[in-house]
Amino acid sequence: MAHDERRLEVLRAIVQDFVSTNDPVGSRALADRHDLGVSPATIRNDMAVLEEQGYITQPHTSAGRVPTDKGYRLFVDRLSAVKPLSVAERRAIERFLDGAVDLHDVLGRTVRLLAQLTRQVAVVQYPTLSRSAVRHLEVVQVAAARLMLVLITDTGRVEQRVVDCPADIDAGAVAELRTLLNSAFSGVKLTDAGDKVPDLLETAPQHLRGLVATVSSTLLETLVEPSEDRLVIGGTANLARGSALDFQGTVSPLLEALEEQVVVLRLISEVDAGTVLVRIGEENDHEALTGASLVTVGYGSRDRALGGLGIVGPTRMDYPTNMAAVRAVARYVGQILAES
Amino acid sequence: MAHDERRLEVLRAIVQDFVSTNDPVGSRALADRHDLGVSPATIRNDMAVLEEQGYITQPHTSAGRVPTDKGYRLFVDRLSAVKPLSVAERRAIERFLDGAVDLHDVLGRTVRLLAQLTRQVAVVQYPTLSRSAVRHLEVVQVAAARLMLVLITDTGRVEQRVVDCPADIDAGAVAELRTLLNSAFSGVKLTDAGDKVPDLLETAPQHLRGLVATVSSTLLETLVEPSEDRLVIGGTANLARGSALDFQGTVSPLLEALEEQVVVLRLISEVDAGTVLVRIGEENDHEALTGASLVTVGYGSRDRALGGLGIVGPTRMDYPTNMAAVRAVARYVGQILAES
DNA sequence: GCTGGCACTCCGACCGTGCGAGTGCCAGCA
DNA sequence: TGCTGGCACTCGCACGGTCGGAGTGCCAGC
Repeated sequence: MAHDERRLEVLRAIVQDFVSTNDPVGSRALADRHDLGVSPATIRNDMAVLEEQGYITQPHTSAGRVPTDKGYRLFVDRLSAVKPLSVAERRAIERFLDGAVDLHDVLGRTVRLLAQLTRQVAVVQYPTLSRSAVRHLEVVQVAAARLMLVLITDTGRVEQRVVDCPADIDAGAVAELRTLLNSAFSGVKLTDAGDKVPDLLETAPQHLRGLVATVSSTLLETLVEPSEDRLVIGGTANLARGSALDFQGTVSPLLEALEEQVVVLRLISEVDAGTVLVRIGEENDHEALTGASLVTVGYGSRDRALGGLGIVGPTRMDYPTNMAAVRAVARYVGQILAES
Repeated sequence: MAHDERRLEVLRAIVQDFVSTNDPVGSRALADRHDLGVSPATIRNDMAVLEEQGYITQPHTSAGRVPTDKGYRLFVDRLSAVKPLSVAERRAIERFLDGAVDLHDVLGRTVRLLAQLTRQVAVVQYPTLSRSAVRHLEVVQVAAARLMLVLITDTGRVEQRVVDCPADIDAGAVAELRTLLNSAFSGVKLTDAGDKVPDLLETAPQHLRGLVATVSSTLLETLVEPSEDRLVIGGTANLARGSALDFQGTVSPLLEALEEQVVVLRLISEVDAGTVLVRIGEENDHEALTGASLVTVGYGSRDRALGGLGIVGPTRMDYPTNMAAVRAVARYVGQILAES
């Protein structure tokens, strides 16, 4: 029916205007700024219906309309096309990420880039250990009876643990241990590594058994524990800047949630590469996030998502543009990490 | 003269009251809450003098007085004793920092702890590379013609760089290179390491020369470049919480400066271990920081500061308590890092 | 089913007032 | 000489009332 068609068009216009002006939008303004081909009065009728259906709402009786979370959802799902980035933007992304010297640097640049591009808070997850494999295991003797284990993953992450040993260790044993560990674990996925530790204990040469036993518990912890999944956050100044109004005055619960990391981490890791995921306002379980929207996507190669990245902002955000930015940045990051 | 004595006492009372209430403090309130032994009228005279000297000011004609930066400075220098932490607090610090698994974890916990203790933004610098020495250099072959250098410092920092080589490398050469590098650099301070590279080129066995040459430029960069000094920041929610008033409405310039890192980094690295440094408001050159105060101190052993840590907050902060917290945390962190 | 017109609602800006907190000054007193 | 109580004055701010404008819902007409 042509009615429904136009009503959706009205909703789209409302979302667009509200996002750009931050003012509740009235029927006259809509008719002026968009070519809807009908008069304000007709728009008013459509708006009444949209309100009844829960897509928009009015803050006060005689104010204009504002999209609800449900309205944004419909907009994102059916009314918007992901806006392609300009050539200049693409080039900026490339320039910005080029020349990064290590993983830390790549992710640091990524988060700054994303924050700058979207003017929102940007969040980037380190490549999950659980999806990485061992590239190299290094054993360094830092004291007579103390070793440092260094794990280097194929995604470039480096994790370290210090192990205290009951007795002094000689350098030869350290070298043997290193060889042993690497031949056992090199190329093994971290999720599978746990199972290999018992084997290792049995097959290790007699004189290394003790050492291996001591080291293995720490090893297990380093290899298997996927807990320590890190997050880089940037662009928090964007929160404080304009959005004070969007978050009923105070942004501090949101900042706290971001620093807490665990909540965002859970949300951001539920992604797969290529599909941009949008969570709007109340769709987020966590209380501090009910006023916010998340736009996330996985990065990595097509068949393997290394981690997630995305942005956090007010529900009143420019979804098409932000989705495009998030997707583009993720693609470049995936590319760069694949190369290194 | 007893006059001056009392006037300073009045200043101290003003600072204390203003810090705890955030209201300009008047002569009556002062007389009520403090045992100054004189009447409000007398206090008013003292206040007039203090104002003339620039230690306090009144926002409007008929409001109470508020300390100026100069007033805080005097307070910090002469009117306050660093408040010792309670036993509970000391124990909390210990508990909080214990059980950290690696450097990243230690600093992460430190920044959270400091933020929680002071209710301000906390800042912790990674141990400066320029003051660290090489503990171990690891060379990992990640592809036929690509090596990864991993530097482990005696302070537990791990830095990595990828090196592209013009030709494929065989595993034996990698092992030799590793031995060569470690015998050359182990225990060498990073500041001295640069000078050793040319030596290394000359003394290296013939068949390794090419490889060493390729690697050395990256090595130099990793070893010498002190640029990449990292910063961990936490507790930004504390900024958004109460301090909106303290920073004339918006905290976003401050947040931006914090994310920029470079400014804060410069300030925080000008410290030596043990002496708490306080910078108040206008004393900070950088514009975004003129409304803020920094309390910083170096951490590390007595004779060697590894890096700095501290807090950033409104000039209206509880200096004695915060100075105590910063100092105590730095001491514990130094201890922990010395052990590992 | 769309449109123009109209009455109605209600928020928010504006303004004027009064109160209270705080000051500066002065005369008196130890 | 220095402290004190008293007093007149200033000024910001909270309060309350008013007004205008934007926006709506509804209705009659096309």
